[in-house]
Amino acid sequence: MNNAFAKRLSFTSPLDDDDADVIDNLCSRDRRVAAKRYILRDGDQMLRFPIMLEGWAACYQIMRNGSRQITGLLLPGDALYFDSYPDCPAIEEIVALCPSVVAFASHEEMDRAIQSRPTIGRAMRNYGRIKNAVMATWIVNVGRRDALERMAHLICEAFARLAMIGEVDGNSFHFPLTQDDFADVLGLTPVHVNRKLQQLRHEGLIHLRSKEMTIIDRYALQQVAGFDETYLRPAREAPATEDTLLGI
Amino acid sequence: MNNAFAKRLSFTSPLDDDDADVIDNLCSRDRRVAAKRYILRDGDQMLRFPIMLEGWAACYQIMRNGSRQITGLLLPGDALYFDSYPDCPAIEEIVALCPSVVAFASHEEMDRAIQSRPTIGRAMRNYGRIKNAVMATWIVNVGRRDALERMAHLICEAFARLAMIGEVDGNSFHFPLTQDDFADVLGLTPVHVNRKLQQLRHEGLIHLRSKEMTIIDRYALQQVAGFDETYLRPAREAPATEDTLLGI
DNA sequence: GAATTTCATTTACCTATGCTAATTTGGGAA
DNA sequence: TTCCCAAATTAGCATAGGTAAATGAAATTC
Repeated sequence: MNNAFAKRLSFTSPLDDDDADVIDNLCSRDRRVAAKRYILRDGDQMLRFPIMLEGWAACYQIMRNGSRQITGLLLPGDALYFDSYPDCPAIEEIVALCPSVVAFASHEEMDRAIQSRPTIGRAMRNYGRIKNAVMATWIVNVGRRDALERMAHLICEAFARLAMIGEVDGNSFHFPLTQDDFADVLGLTPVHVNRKLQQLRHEGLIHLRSKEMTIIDRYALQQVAGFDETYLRPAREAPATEDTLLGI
Repeated sequence: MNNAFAKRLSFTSPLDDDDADVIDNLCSRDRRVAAKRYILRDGDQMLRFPIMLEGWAACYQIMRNGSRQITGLLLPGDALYFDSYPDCPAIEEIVALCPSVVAFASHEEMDRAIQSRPTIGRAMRNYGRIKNAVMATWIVNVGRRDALERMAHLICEAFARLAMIGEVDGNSFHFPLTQDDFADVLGLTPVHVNRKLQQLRHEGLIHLRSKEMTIIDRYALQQVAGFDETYLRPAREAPATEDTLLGI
């Protein structure tokens, strides 16, 4: 299984080879996107929905004064299915944060995949649930964690999410955010991101250089963050009846 | 159509009487919940999912130091379908903020409703999309809006959401949050909520007394908030113009 | 209707983070 | 290799919002 989306889904609930093939076909129409290029513009009709196959992208909103808030990070294997609707204009923009490969899948094909393959339906439903949990956690981050905790939490989350699709190498992973991007994820200023990044370094928790992040002391980092990975975990093995599939 | 959930869904895409009946049946198992009582506890198995029929509830997380962040407000007609998964433990808690009526619907029945009635499926999908948009907007609120803007934005959002189900009376509506609750929604302290609430009052934008909120100058309030209701709107509507403002 | 609890309000003081602006670093382009 | 530009770093000052503690005003309860 090479397809990142299939890997991501199969992490939430098991997929067989046929499922993986179906997913792979969904992703057949893909495109290379350079860093800083738009994957989706505000107001675009979402006739198709994006699936990240390689690279990172950010979903964001721009304020009147020009400041930006990133509302979600799309890592390899992430898709915008539930956030989009055929013929509905997008209300957020998405940019590639590094050179990426993005598939543009059709809603119809996905709907058909979900309906014809209950395991895919279950996996998608569960994937959607986890995405919601991630968003809720981001609200908690900006609302109630201070800058250091917030930063530590995001690093833990990124690690956990990348680990699901095998994109970590020990405790290291590719982390393409600039400090400006990082600030827009955390709701901070770039200057403050710099300060707190150094604090994490000085405290011996992480190492970050030329977009390569190494978590030196994972336990300590999770302690700082108050990170509990439960929210990212798949559902317990559900009694897989025909009825529990997401038939939308 | 009396069922709040049916009203809410039919706002996102039209439902006929039969659809409404199906929805109504889904809600047959309902329960009265007193203010401050749990609707869902952390770790509960979500064999059923809650639907608000009357009253307000809050979805929240508690931090190590005891502080709380509310990650979503459940208004009449709101449901936790996509955030839940049969047999999966809840990771957030939900409390009633005022005396409420909550239906507990079964996943199986809902799945069947979605499958047998395409209009319900479409409405649910669209409802889920809007809920995601609301969450994203909350991230933007806490991340990039200052206290006053944030507060104004939430009031605008509450008004718009209540208007969808006909729970506003002119520019007034029931607003049961205490200042402590409000603080936990906005990621502020109760003291600061008090300060900013008074500012909104002194500037002649709102009136709030014994849980009754009146928006005195809606346009000005939206200006302060930088509120753009587009994200709450159903799919497939004409592009935003002055007169399509929620049709209110 | 007195007692009690919950909410709202106010004040004074404090700190985490923002803001501005200058300087340095480093990785790619030529 | 050199240059160049985006990114990172540093410093000094400014402020929005936090903290703590006390008081007043409404609701609830008995």
